[in-house]
Amino acid sequence: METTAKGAGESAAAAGSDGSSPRRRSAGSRVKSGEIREIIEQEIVTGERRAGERLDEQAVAARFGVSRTPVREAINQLASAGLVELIPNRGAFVRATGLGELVEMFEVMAELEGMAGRLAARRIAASARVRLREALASCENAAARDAPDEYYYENERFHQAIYDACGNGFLAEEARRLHLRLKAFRRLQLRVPQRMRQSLAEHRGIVAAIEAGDGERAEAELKSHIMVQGERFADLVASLTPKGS
Amino acid sequence: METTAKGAGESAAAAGSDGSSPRRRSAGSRVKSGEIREIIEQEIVTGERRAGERLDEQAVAARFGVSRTPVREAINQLASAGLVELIPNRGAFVRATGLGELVEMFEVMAELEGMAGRLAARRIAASARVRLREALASCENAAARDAPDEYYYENERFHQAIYDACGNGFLAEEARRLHLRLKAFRRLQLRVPQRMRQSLAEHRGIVAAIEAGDGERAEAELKSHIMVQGERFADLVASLTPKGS
DNA sequence: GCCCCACAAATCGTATACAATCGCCTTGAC
DNA sequence: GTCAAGGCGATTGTATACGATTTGTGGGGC
Repeated sequence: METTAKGAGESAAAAGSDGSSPRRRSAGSRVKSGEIREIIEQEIVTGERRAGERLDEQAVAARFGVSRTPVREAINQLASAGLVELIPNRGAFVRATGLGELVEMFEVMAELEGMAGRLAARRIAASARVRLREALASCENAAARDAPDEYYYENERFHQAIYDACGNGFLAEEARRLHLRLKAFRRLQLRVPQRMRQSLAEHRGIVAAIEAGDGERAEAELKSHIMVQGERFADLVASLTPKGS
Repeated sequence: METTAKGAGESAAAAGSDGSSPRRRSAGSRVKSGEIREIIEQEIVTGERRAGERLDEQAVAARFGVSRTPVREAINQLASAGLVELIPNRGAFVRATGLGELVEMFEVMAELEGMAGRLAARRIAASARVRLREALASCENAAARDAPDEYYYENERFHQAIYDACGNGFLAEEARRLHLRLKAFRRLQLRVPQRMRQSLAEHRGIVAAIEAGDGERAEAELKSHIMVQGERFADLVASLTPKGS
């Protein structure tokens, strides 16, 4: 319902202006606290910052050409989001998001999505139904053109549409948060061959269940839809990390 | 697992030292950023601060005898927790936690608790089982002595025990967060007569289901256990708010 | 040789000062 | 009389400076 004034749609902008340039103060366009948060967040989720790495306030401040104050604010927000860990008088460290925790997060995500689907099947409004259909159609298009990146984006929209359709604003917000946090990891597993087509097939089943008003089925399908992602991802990570957790 | 360095057990202290004295800097014991957060948080959840009220940084700073810096930090954390809304260059306003949103939150809480119970029934370890039994026993004691406040505390422990037993640290943390946010509202509905005894009976059933390894039953019982609270609470609020919504 | 205490370095947390932005009120013109 | 534009006030956001707490190291004592 009410946009929380900062949690909504800001990550897209950050993803676009990613790049490696530290973005020093370029004559008049100072970086603000929010931008710093986005950039560091990107760096963490993309793995540019290693887990356990200490991020020094002064160093970050110097890098962006700002003082410690906005950096502190950014770090605090990241700590609230669970991306960094604040040790009282030691500093801020990027939290190690181990494989185990990731699986846990996918497990919770599956439950929340399932819940949203169940509720959506019962409560979906006409306007939300239209948006859901549109989102599915966009997914079909992207898949037909065999465009993974596009599909990735439309997939976002599809899931957002389900959140919005569930009739529980709080749930929608929580799901959005988690979705955002898993974003980086989710992206990887779309590279798996055939995953896109299978994902699309699952999407169709989900929409069918929702349209039929079958909450139980929608829930079950969404749960497995997410858990498959989690498992695939676990396989992927396990296959390319030599040292293992 | 990892304590998030600030989200854990801090509200109890705030509840104790509540009071009306603004707690000006009393010779050597300055109030810190965290304390300010706790105090304002208490004021918001207890309704001392009206919804929509703007909380002025300078006013708060003056009241606590500190500068604006720690106040800003406290307000930011409250914004992250969803208790206040930050409007870019306008200020911070305590968010209206309407009845509708509360019901939504209880709905999500029920789902998460149900999930925790389901997982706990399958995965519970021996040590966690002991703690769960102890927590239940403590609830029994409190109920036997007809001590609502004590029961309230032991009830907390009971649910925490389930979170810990579910084997999913991330879920446990999320559940804790939500539980904390609903704390103030939860407390009210224990005043409802007979609620304590009924709650205890439900606790027994939940433990029985978990001990039996029956995940489905544990989930169902926990869900209804929470939803009953939500509904009771909705009744309560609806009965004592004249203007509605 | 080991342990304890003290000092120093570093870093966090807070205070104070400044700049930039936004809303509102007043004033002027149409 | 109404609308628009500009200035003014207030408030947020950032910069810089200081104090307090903690950690690590070095020296002295047992």
